Amino acid sequence: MTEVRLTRKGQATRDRIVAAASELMFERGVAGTSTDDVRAAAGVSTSQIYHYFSDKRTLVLAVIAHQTEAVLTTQEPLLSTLDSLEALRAWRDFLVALQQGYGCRGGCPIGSLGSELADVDDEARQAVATGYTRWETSIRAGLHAMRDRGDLRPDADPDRLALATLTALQGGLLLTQVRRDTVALEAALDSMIDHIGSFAPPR
Amino acid sequence: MTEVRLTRKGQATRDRIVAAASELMFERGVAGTSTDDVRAAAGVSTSQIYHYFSDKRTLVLAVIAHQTEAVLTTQEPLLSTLDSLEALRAWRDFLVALQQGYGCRGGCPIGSLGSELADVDDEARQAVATGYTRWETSIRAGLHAMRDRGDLRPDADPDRLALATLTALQGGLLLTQVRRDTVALEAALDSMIDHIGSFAPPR
DNA sequence: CCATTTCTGGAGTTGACACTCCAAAAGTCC
DNA sequence: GGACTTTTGGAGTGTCAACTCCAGAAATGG
Repeated sequence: MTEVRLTRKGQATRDRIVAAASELMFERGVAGTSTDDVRAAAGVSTSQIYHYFSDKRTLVLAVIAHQTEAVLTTQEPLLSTLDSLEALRAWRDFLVALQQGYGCRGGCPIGSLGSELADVDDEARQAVATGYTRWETSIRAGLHAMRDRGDLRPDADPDRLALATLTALQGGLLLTQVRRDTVALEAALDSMIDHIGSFAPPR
Repeated sequence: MTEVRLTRKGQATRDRIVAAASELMFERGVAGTSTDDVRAAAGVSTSQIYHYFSDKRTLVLAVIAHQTEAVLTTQEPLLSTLDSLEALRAWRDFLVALQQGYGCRGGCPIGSLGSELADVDDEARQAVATGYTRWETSIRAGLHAMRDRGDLRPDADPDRLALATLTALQGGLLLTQVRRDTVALEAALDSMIDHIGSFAPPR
């Protein structure tokens, strides 16, 4: 783990490579993206890729990290305040719209990488798992807030509900990609949100 | 679509190729499986693969069809009687145990293919979508039976619940694969089953 | 049992892709 | 402004994978 110094320019080039690789791998998968594709898209020369990354595997790990940040950043305003049914529904609407914006292509930027790499590169698998954990943690925080505030009964299990929600979301993104249609995503998230709502205290 | 005659022996060889390819692609993905790997695993020669399949793409389509049958067959006794909460729970337990039997590897035999191919081969995407539809239809039938019988209130929407259940399952399989742990699958299915249970009529 | 079709073995071709190498240009820092 | 490091260009290399070809062996069917 020798840290190598990067100049500002170097950092910029590195970023451009990761960004280009992320986009291509999102569209065509890791195996479907050659280093030469990345080279062309990033507008760099062959040697630059190998100057910043020891091999393609390492680049892929950087892509996973980059996509994790991107996913969390994109949802940020919503994700940090998922502490009411209305907020959950707004988040759901946001995700559905986002997928439609992509023409229902690509699936989950993290999940697709996970599916492709999990059984093939253990370090990549763990990196994706870490990304999921961060995502899950955000959802969890909102549900805990709801329970603490009394919007959910004490017997609600925020951790398990958060995990189930993330899971439903992942399934929804996969089915959206395969069917080119967001109904599955909608149905899954709606069901989960209704289920969370069923833990509201009697009034 | 010229149908070519196959002798019994020819059919057997073809089947062996598809079976070997299915297993390898389940473990390492489509891109991670070379035709030569398949050749070796099936114990055939190069020309045999290209005698039965015009190219790798076509073989992959056969693999998708094969895995769809396999998935439905494996779950068959349970799948055709998913018409009570107990049956749903037994099915859930079966799926969880199945994943554990695989060491939480591989994910969904159909879903993994879908994720890898959806944006890259439209025919493959549609084939996977068809597989999902058949799966969904089975789940749907059970829920309809429950509603018709009065185990679910008339306002329950079996179609939407079935879709949400399949979606939760898919997400659960993906997370199982990435985290090497079935908790997500359990949480997602349990939540969905509880949600279905919430449509039970008052008594 | 012969003509025809299907099946099989394996060597060969072609292209793509991950990665190397080296020399020069640009940037950094005292 | 000079010694050093970082960055860049691009030609080159070796491997591997998809697919072709052809000739011979087995099966089929009248």
